Parts: sequence; C-alpha cells; structure tokens
Amino acid sequence: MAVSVEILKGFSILRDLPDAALTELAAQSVLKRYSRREVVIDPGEQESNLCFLFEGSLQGVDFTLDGREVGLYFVRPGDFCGEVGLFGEQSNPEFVVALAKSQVVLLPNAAVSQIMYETRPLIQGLSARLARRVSEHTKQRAILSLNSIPHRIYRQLVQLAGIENGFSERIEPGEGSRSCQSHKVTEDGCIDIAYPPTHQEMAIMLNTSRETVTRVFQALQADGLVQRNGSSSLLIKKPEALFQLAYGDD
Amino acid sequence: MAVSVEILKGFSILRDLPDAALTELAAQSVLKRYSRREVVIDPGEQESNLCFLFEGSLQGVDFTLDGREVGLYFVRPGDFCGEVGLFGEQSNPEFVVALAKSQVVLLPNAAVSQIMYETRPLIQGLSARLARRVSEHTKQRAILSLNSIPHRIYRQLVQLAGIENGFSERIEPGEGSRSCQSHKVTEDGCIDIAYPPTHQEMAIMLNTSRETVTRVFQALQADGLVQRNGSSSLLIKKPEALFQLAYGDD
DNA sequence: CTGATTGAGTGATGGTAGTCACATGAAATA
DNA sequence: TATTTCATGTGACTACCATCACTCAATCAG
Repeated sequence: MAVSVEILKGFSILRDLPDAALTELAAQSVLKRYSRREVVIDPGEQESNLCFLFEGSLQGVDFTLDGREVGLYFVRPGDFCGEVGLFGEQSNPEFVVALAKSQVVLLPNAAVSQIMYETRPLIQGLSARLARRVSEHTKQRAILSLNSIPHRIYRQLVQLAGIENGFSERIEPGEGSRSCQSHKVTEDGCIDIAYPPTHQEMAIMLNTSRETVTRVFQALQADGLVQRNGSSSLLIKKPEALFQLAYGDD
Repeated sequence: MAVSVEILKGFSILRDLPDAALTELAAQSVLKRYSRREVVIDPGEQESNLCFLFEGSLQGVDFTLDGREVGLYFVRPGDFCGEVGLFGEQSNPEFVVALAKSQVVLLPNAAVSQIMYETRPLIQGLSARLARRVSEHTKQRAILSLNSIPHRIYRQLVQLAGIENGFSERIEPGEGSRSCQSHKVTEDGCIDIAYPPTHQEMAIMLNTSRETVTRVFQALQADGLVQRNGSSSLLIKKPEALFQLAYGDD
C-alpha cells in the first residue's frame, strides 16, 4: 500500500522535507487509481486526504442547492489539492472529481496536520499553496467578469495552454519547466493540452452553457486555431492568434 | 505612531501571541485613517502591510485590462486582509479600497513574515485565514453561478446580513457573537447593515450592472423588505422573507 | 452659499446566450 | 457485435439585462 519516498519527492512541496518525515509520510500514503467521474475528495467524508496528482486530470467542483454544478479549478499533474481541509474548523469546502483516468497519491490529513507546524518547509509550502489558490480564484474571477462569453472561453484556453504570460519568449519543445507538465509544445509550435475538459466541464468553470461552449469551439476550429484529437488531446494550432483573441484590444 | 498592545489584542488572530511578540509588533504598527475611495492595499507597492480593520468597511477589488472593476470580497470590522502577500513569491494580487471612512491598523509585512513561522499561533491563524478566504471565494463563486441576477443580489444581501445559515435561531439584539459586528439586530427583528456597499460596489461583486442592482433594490423596497437610511445604513426589515427569496425553491 | 461631484432612479433598445428539443458520433459495456 | 451511454453538434425562440442617455437628489469642497 505504501508509496516510495522517491515518488513523494517528485512533488515540489515535499522535496525539501527531512528524510525522517518523508519516510513516515510515505508509510501512511497510498497510490490510488480513479476512473473518469469518480469522486476524489468528498467534503462530507470526515477522513480526508491531501491529494497529489500523479497522472490524469482533476477538477474542483461545487454543487449548489439547485443542483447546478460550479467548476472551481483544474488540477494538473504534479500539483495537489485538498489542503484547505487541513486548516480551520471545517473540512474541504468542495468536491474534487476525476476528469479522466487518474493516479493520485493520498496522504491522510491526520498524518500531515500532526507534523506540519513542526516541519518548516511543509507549512511553508502548504501556506504558499493556499496563497496561490487564492490568486487563482482571483484570476478565474477576473475571467468571469468578462461579459462576452467567447472571451471567457479564449482566456480559459490560454490558461490551460499555459501561455497566460504571452507567447513572446520561445518555449522549447519537449520537457516543460515544471516536473510534470500537462501541456506539451510540439515541434511546429502547437501546444498540446492533455486530457482537456469536456465542453460541459468548461461551461461550469465559465458560468455558461455547454451549447455555447460547443458553438465557440466550432468557430475556433473553423478558423484553424484549435483542433481536437479524440478525447484525450486538444491541439492549440495558433497560440499567438488565440492569445490575441483573448487579450487583444480590438 | 505605534499602536497599543491592547488594540492589537482586539483582533482574534493576535490574541494568543506571546507578549514579547505583541509588543514588538505594536511598536512597528500604525493606525491610519482612510477616507472613502482611498487605496489601502496596492499590489504595485513593494512595501505591503497586513491590514486590520478597526472601523469602517473595505472591499477587495481587481482591475481588469479593459478597465472593468471586479469586486472580490468585503472586509468588515474585526477582520483583516492583505495576508496573501505574506506567502509565495508575488505580492498581494488585488487592491483593497475603503468603502467608507475607515480606521486600519497596519502591520508591515516584513515584521510579520520575520516571526510568523516561529510563532505558532500566528502562522496557525494566518493559514486558517487563508483557508477561510478560499472558502469565501468558493461561496461567492456559487452566488455568481446563479443565472438569475436578482437571486444573486438576494444572496449577497443575506451574506451581508449574516443570516446565510438561516434565520431560525433567535439572535439577541445588541452585541453580536464576534468582537465587532458590522450588522446589528434591532429590537423589532430587523437587521441593520452598517456602511452598506453602493449599488455600483454590489454590481461588481455580482458581475452585473449598477442599473440592474438599482432596479432590484427598488422592487425590494416596494415590497417593504429593505429600507435605506441615508448612505450609512441599510435596514433589512423582513429577514425571513429575504432569506426565502434567496434560497426558496419556488 | 454655490457649483461640482457622486450616488441613485428610469426608460428605451438591441444583442446575446440560455433553454428546449432534437440529431449524430464515439466510446464503453454487455 | 449489439446496445447503451456519453459527448458533441445544431436550430429556433425569447427573456433578460448591458448599455446608453438622461434626470434628480444629496453631499462635499471651495
């Protein structure tokens, strides 16, 4: 059941932990496979975990009273989620579901919360993650403020492609800057988004309807900006043009 | 310039700090008055502060490229903001402006970040605050997911009135449960919201236009649910009815 | 006391996208 | 291979609200 220390070290937040702590954590953690649509974090459960995504794709979602689904954030390989449940009284406020077959390393919250305040790099990493999550929420909120829904979709795509800081500096094909990237740059300058969200999943992130997402994608495909390859890959064929659409002042 | 230790102790996160740390912090902090519309936190500034709101009302806002303003959260007396800038590489991601004349205790970030990892109750309180901020973002995101804009406004009002958990248990008039409340319950069961946001300020929180907020408020006033008393008080006259409107399944 | 600024109130109008109702295609499961 | 489920594609219709262009009232500064 236990996971090797090496695997844990693959996640940046755990990299600088003392070996003793790492072995301890590794002994209590498990690697679990999830299939599409499976619930990874359920706020109802009292036993919650810190979830490190090894492979696949997750989404944080909230269900409102009227049954509507709200998309909160995506989790891509190399990142983790479920850290909010470690702090404060209440458990994690939202659900996390798998968007695709995924492999997740589960660290029991109890194990982490026991040592986190004693382990400087751990609490440092966790609170930095919280701060980053706030920033991401803010960024997403800014996207939602656009009242042109196509623009929301363009921006979300820019986000997913990881070109939100422009496309000026040339990115080398192959390995990305992070440990595991979810998007790869091909030789001809296209960006390949692995396990892209479905239209429905994008719709709930952007507060719009599935049909509208479909229509916008149709237009983008017609202009040759993006291209679907089955359900596991979305190709951004003209990143600069997409960026221009998303942020251009025309 | 310095602020008394007693004032700092009025804020729950600082209450449990050792006296030595408190005196140290008090020596470096200042109490500053802001008038309406003044900027309390500017992400551009490198010198940033942790801002404890003593009196008045603040709002976190983001400005998008196209000049649109986005409302992120309200800060009410007794609470603080600016904690995101303490963590991670980047500074605070958003602006905080005063919605009304306010008094704010400013703790320089540098002073706090120097000691926070050594001071257990401090890092504990700060990370709990971060977690709570994430939860609040999520809650606000759920409000935004409503596609009926009147409903968004009803919910925001319920939030401001502090009755988001229903109005079943009787709240005693006078003092609230927290140290400083921004809403008071009057003898006849009304709720008085102090320093309420303007229509424009609500509009940017709810991703709608000022005019629409005005029209919805008109309707609410016509039905006798709410009432304005000048610019510094908004009276919720029928909290149950408002709650029903916000969450009723009819 | 007076002009200026800021917040609130109101009508008219047009575009947009949500909703409903399907059809098609592609996986997954039997 | 057959059948079901899920994701996508598409049209028609209409409600809703953003926008613009104002007025009015209150508050503030000079």
